[in-house]
Amino acid sequence: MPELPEVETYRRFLDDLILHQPITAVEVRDAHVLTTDEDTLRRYLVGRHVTATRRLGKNCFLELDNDTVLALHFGMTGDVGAYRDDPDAPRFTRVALHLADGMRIAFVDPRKFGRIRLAGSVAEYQKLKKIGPDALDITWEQLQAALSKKKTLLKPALLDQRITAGLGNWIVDEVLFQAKINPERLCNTLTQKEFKALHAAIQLVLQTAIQHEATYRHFPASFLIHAREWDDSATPGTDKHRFCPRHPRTEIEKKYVGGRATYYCPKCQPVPATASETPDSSRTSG
DNA sequence: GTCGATGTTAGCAC
DNA sequence: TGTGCTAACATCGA
Repeated sequence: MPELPEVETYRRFLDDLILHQPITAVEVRDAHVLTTDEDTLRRYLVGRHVTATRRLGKNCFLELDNDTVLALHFGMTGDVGAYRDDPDAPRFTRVALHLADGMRIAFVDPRKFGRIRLAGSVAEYQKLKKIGPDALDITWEQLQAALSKKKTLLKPALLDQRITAGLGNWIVDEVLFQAKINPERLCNTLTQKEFKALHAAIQLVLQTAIQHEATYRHFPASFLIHAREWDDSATPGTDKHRFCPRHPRTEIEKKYVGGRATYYCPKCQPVPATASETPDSSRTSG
């Protein structure tokens, strides 16, 4: 589930457990998630300790006391855990850091799309991976500057970590719903007012998600997230979650935009009128 | 057995 | 160079 709010939650979890604890061992259960080879990792980590944790977009960093950082990317299914005894290691633990106080920090990732690597600094990693400004830090002017010259569909552009970092598939849908903008709008057709609404929606969605530690079912009823199939907050046996929070009789639609499953309200987020579109003025009369 | 999945990146066609 | 689409990664769970 790791988008920005989840990764921020992971970072806080790690911050509570790992700071200033000497690392006594690096346990690699599946080297597939390593981008830095196992021996190098051990050489730089064992005997060191973490001085600070940081986050940029969906990446989490552990800053070490030897001018290096351990960069964690959680892929689609990455998570963190803590345990003390081997049998208690979470299922799908791929790598574990053993700490001097006996705690073990697990990098958990069933699908193994996550990656762990060593870097010189957060800035170096950011440059290497071409990561843009964090979605919580970007200003509306920056957002407008980055998007207004692009001719692409809006949703894929917002998922592009080079434009702004941290937005993932469900968050973009939520942001566009809150901003009342159709995911298939072209970036260069947005008005200044819409860029401001987009920016405000990014702040709202991310702050709300972090506040609830990314637990979807606790999100406000005004959020689109409850329409996603994997949401289980709707009362069993009801179809409540299928409808728009603002239009109780309008069903949320699902389609693929840029190859990604996309949920939106056809009423709140109307498709922009274009020359090719069939004129239809009777729809609003109901 | 089939299908889809929260992310990222390479490859290809235009 | 910019854009869009698809597949691939590895695996789980519905």
